[in-house]
Amino acid sequence: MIWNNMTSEATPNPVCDDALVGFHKHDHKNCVETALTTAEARCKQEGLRLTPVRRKVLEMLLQEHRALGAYAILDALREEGFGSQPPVAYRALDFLVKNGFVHKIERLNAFVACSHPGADHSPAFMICRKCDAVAEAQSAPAKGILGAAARATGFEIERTVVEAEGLCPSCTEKA
Amino acid sequence: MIWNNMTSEATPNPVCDDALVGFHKHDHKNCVETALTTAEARCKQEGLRLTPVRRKVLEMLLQEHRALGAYAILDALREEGFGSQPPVAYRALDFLVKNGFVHKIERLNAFVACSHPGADHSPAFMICRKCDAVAEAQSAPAKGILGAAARATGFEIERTVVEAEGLCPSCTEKA
DNA sequence: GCTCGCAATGTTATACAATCACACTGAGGG
DNA sequence: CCCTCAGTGTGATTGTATAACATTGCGAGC
Ligand SMILES: [Zn+2]
Ligand SMILES: [Zn+2]
Ligand SMILES: [Zn+2]
Ligand SMILES: [Zn+2]
Repeated sequence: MIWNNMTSEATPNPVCDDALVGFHKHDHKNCVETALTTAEARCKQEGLRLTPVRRKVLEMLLQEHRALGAYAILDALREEGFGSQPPVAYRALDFLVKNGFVHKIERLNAFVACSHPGADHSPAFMICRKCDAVAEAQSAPAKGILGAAARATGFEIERTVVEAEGLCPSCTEKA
Repeated sequence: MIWNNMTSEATPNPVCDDALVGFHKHDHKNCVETALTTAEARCKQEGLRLTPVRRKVLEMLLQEHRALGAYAILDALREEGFGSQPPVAYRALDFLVKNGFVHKIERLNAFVACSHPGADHSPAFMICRKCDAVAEAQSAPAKGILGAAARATGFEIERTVVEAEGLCPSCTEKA
């Protein structure tokens, strides 16, 4: 997981910059804790309730630093003594997605912790088809050809899904 | 289904241009037959086998002119006397997607006939959250912010998913 | 003709993803 | 104290996708 959290530009409040420094393993424990603390603060500030289940799911996604399916999350919840039926995981994920702590990767039907939560952004993702690593970047939906087509036809864009599939740097090297 | 097959630019071999003319209902029977004939020709030319099941699935998607789930397709296949187990539909869809006759809409887990098959293109879609209409436009993956981020990090883009969700013109009017 | 290889299809079963329906709890607010 | 309501736990169900294996049908070569 060498190339996570890369972004093309400086972005507000990146969760884990150390990940950029290549093979140098970053202080991930600290990175997770910082993100959790920040999330707690933001929830308190905005009157959101980061309950134990939700907090656990977010912690897990931050920990893994890659996309996890709902049932993988569910398994982990079971092991931690939480409820183990699908709705438990999906409700927590709904909350986290709605409030921008987590994104859904449509291509994988899986979820990943946001790399710069708090910022109002339209995420774009790069997904390695070989090692399943996922990196978050920014997209600009209204600009570009799609925006032009939307304006031309009167379509009102509310949300965009932008996901690129391919080979990450380290998998490219191996090939 | 007023605004289907719109594209921001002229494109090669559009399946059904009439759809552009607003409320004027186009000659859909002819539009489907033309697309099927073209597909058959291209398959013959490239040594692909447009078998009965595959042909039927393509015909259905052209007919509907919107995104259909795999099991909706499966139901129709059953009624036509084809096999009715999931793999029957999925194999046909795999073939059609691989050869560019059909696209998958990741956001909907559904499939839609390509608006300009034969052209080597990266599709982008506009999906109305109210009436489920889907329109195909072109995207330019390598250009724009995502392409820049990819180049910056050494990610090799092989395929892109670009899907915008929002309100189509006619649903916007009603609101 | 016969058999081999191969692609497509059929069938069973199962894994993975998402939602519905309902009961229970526990923290506020009258 | 009771009520409300958001969050949670649980069972059941529906939808999406694949695994694994048997069968069919057709052309190439013997
Ligand atoms: Zn990290
Ligand atoms: Zn990789
Ligand atoms: Zn048409
Ligand atoms: Zn609409």
